[in-house]
Amino acid sequence: MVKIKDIADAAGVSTATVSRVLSNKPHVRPEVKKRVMQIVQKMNYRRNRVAQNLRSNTSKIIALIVSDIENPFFQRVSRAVDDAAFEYGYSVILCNTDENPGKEEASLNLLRDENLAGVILSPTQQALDNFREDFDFQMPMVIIDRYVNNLNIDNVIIDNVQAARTLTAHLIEHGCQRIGGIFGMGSTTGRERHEGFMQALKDHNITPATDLIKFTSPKAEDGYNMVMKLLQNPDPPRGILTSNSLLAAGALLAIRESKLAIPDDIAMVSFDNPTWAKLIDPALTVIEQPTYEIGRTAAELLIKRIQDPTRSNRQVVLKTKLIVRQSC
Amino acid sequence: MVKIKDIADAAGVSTATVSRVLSNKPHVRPEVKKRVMQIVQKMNYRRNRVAQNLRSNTSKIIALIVSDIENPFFQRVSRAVDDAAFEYGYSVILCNTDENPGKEEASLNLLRDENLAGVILSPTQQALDNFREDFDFQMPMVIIDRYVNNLNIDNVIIDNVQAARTLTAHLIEHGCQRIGGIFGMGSTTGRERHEGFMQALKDHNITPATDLIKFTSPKAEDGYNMVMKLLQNPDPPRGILTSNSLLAAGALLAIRESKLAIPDDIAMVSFDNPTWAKLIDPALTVIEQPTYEIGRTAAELLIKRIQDPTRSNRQVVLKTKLIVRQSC
DNA sequence: CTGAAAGCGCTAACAT
DNA sequence: ATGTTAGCGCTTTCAG
Repeated sequence: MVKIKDIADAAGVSTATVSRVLSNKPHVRPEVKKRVMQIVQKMNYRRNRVAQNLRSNTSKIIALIVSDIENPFFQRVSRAVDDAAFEYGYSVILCNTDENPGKEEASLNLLRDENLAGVILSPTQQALDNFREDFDFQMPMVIIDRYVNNLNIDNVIIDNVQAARTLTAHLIEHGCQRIGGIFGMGSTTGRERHEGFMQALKDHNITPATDLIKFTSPKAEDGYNMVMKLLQNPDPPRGILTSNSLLAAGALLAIRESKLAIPDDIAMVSFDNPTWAKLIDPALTVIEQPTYEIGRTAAELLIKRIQDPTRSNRQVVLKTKLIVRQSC
Repeated sequence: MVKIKDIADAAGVSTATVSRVLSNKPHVRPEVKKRVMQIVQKMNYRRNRVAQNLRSNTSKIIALIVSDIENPFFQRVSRAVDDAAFEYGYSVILCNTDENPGKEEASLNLLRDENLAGVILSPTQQALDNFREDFDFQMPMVIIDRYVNNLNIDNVIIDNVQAARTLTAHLIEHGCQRIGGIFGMGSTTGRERHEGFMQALKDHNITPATDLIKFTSPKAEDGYNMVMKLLQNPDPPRGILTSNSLLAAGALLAIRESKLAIPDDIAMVSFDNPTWAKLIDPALTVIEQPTYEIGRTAAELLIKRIQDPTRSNRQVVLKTKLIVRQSC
């Protein structure tokens, strides 16, 4: 393994000079710089990042910690973070927590122990609770997807209440009065979407069908089970809203197995716009989140914070879009 | 930041002893060990992995480099790798190459520069070409999903030829004679599936409709475009096979827009079993790969190789399953 | 503009 | 069983 000393010897300069060249620091004669670079090329030298990190206490790696890698939402976000980070010369490592606080803590520890530059996190409720008030994570951090009530942390979210209100209103205006709602449990997201849902009902003077409103783990299987229950209700819903695409997948399966026709027997809308939303028949009416922009914004906020830790914190709220298709 | 010296001082021992305790090395009196551990707890000490890595030249992190994070296949694999790695005390970082050799090289460089323990890779064709014959990556590596013609690298794959043959035979036995095939470009996977496809035609004495057989980038959009072209053929296919789920999604969209009925106007089968395969109507007949097992096997092979680099190499071929639904 | 030398936090010989 | 010491590969003062 060729090291900085080898380059220094070959170039007839000191390791300090080579280091300056590699880091593009000033005070090196262009001629020397050129010679060093040539030797670096020729000897195929690569800087040992571990040593560099240890000595200078810096890293060019950021982490993205998501709660569910199988959720298309996070895939798009991930791609955006990748793209943005690359532009700024950072690498991204992706960790999956499965909404499991244990795994989340393990990932967070990994970051600290490996001395990474910063983290973009969609936190579990447990982590969120830790972030209250005077908490200081000691590392640049941006929270996405979930609202964090702490003025010292950057936050990228959407207006869930408003979006849910719009989506629910659409369901109501389609003619539904008795409406079921399946919301993700364990995150602010689900609760906020529930709140918007309730507001829309109120706007239209509809009494909420509390027996048709459920919170559950945001997975397809749970969506299926919940909707199956709703459909067995003596007075079943005429419309259903799900708070993410995985729940929607489960819900659609349950509706299909129950031989109900969408939208005539039952209307259906959901948050998120996975690729299959327009594949199914009838195509699904959804609220689309600006996933790519969420990722990019988060990455840029994080990198700016890394470069200037004293920078003031901010919360960015991005706009969503109602996409009307045939399911409602 | 509390360091090993602080612990040593507080416990009245040397840093060497603390290091031995932390690494669970022998030759430490149980009593001393206990005392040190208590202080570690109390002072909330965390070992600096960067320093540890630099000094001992070891890491407990492995990387999984996939060609497309939006492909459900790799999501399942990723989860399996995570699970297995965790059991062995390793962390996993995930990198996405988008089938882009540049990004792939950047990821590979990251691993070397950060001195990670090893890598599980689904390589681009370009990387695969480098692995021929006498190549030595200098780092424990397991190749998944794609066949590598190098006896010095561990490899986990499925029998694509056989699986494609089975799937195509199913299409033929359903009554299709004129069959279209859309295969992923730029990987051994697509070519092997194409080969099995051709074999099945030959088995049944069917002349391949060469104008209906296409190679393309394995993305939904390209699947859509290709199938649109096939359907405009004066003698369009009566059945279509796609070599992954993204192509299938595109194909289905094209069929739907063309107002054709599945399976009566046109039958449809695909590789991969994404969650939406049973959501659409009619549900999709597929070859299911043992995704979870692929990931777990790869992780275990890698970790064994890390622990014993002289271990003999092996190729593991896993079985697939035909799942017959209503699309054919 | 360049070099010498110290040292980041830790582990691994080598002593004792 | 434990301590002493050297040094992993690099960056960063501080001199010159």
